Amino acid sequence: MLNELADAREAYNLPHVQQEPRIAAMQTEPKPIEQKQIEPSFKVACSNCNLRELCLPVGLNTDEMQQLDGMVATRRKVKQGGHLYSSGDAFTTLYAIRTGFFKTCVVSEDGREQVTGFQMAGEIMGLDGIVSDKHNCNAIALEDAEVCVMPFNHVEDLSRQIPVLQRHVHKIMSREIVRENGVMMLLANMRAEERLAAFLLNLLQRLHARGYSKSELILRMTREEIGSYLGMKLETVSRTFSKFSEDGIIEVKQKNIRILDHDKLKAIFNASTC
Amino acid sequence: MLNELADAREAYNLPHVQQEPRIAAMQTEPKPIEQKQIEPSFKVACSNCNLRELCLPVGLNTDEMQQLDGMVATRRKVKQGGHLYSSGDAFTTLYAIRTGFFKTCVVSEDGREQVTGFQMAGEIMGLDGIVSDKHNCNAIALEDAEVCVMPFNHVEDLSRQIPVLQRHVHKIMSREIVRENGVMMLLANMRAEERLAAFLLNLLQRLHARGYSKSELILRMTREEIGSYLGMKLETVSRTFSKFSEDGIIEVKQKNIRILDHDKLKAIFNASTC
DNA sequence: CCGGCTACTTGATGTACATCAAGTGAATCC
DNA sequence: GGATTCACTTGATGTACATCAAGTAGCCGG
Repeated sequence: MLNELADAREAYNLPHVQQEPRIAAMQTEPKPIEQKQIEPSFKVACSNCNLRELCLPVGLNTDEMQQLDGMVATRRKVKQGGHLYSSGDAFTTLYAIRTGFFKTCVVSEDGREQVTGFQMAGEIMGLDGIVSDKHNCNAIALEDAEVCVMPFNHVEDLSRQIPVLQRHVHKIMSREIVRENGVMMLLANMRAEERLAAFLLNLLQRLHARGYSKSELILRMTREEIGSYLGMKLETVSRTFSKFSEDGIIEVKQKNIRILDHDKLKAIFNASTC
Repeated sequence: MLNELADAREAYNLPHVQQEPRIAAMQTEPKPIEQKQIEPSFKVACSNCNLRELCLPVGLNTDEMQQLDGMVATRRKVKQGGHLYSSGDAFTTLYAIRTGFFKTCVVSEDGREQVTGFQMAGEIMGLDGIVSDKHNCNAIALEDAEVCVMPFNHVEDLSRQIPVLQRHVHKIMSREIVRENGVMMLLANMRAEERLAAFLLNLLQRLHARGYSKSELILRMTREEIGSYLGMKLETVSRTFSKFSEDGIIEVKQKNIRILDHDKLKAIFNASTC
């Protein structure tokens, strides 16, 4: 059930992406790379994009690929801390993350905030807005980011013409439903150590699918945001990191995490017995 | 954020369904009505279905409606306790519930079960299967039920021809994503009383949208299933019911619940303060 | 370089809920 | 119709995590 957490490749239905040092560097580099301005002459085009294996269906012919190039209306940059969209905003477009890292969170009437997910390059944001034509959560950049803006009408038009794209859109939404099922399991049934192990493994796998190391990662979010996502307090997150560190499973240096014993982490994630 | 829990009409984007005594009776009747066999001559047809306002988009012309009549390949009955589908089954079709009540649940490797939702008439099941072409959870009937079988290929074909249907399918999936966001908030942030209040209010609203009373309901699931869904143990569910009962908020007689003070229930749901 | 801030860590104490255990009451089955 | 079972209730006790509190470390602006 938590396959999604246990095998990113299957869950995300991705081909293995070859290691791309330029991208890989971004994760280990403390500062986000300064995004060079896109010259007006250089048209935004999915067919050229090195992330297309993450965003787009595989098996498109060149004709269809050309049609798809029109899907992205424009790109948009969001500064760290900035909102890509906010709860209540009119929904008109989906977004594909090109660079950067986001969180989505819902806020209850009485002000409690719940982080519902963390999103990285190649992932699609905004699906929550479809049902009521307005966004249902806040999407906030955790580092300087750039997204592809895909007007939803346009996505739907193209979906009607390209069945492979139609299926792809459905899969993306279904994947999100299945992911959230996994999170529900995590929140309802797991103890703190299992939750944090699951969280780390999930991040590692998704980063690995993007060409990053399997044994190292930089957390883009605070302990509090991790805690919100995992249903625990920031102190407990901190203590659990310390515990893992004492047990020689990981090495924690601020937001830099090095995985020393991947198997033990998996064992904790699977363990119901203490 | 928990608007979904607080206002079923908005969340489900439904027109008010007029009270239908025949259906309403089903909720208060302990035994499910014996389903009369459909004569071969009586073709399954969405256009005749009294639940179409729940399943289908509004604003279809008669032409489109006729096309849609082909969407449901057949109907299928499921006995109480029976599986509509199981985790791992090949995914080929979606299901629309005609009568009865279901739960969906995921099971982790170590056997822990997590109820991810309860579904009632007019709701669509099976969306979890799209992403990987196999089902990702178990769908189990909590009472004798009948569903409309809608081959997904067929749904996609029709979606390409009928934009209103396409949008509708997208909304249904988005609604599920938003619902699960609400459950995440509930599991991560709320205390037992708030959870149960939210659960009851949500059930009441969905039942109300189907013509049932706002002040009475029959729980189709056990305390344990409620507990699993809400991330608490059955004893805690039971105690919380007793507490509500002592406080004069509800009257509990087995699975029959009568709401005595709807406002107080809402207040508990909203309260962060104790 | 210093002062203040934010993010994090670590310890002491409290508590909501889980767990364990022993009922009760309605439904089912020979 | 009495025995069995299952779902539920209620009480006593335990515990994982929250809360409260007091630090420390890295970072930013001046």
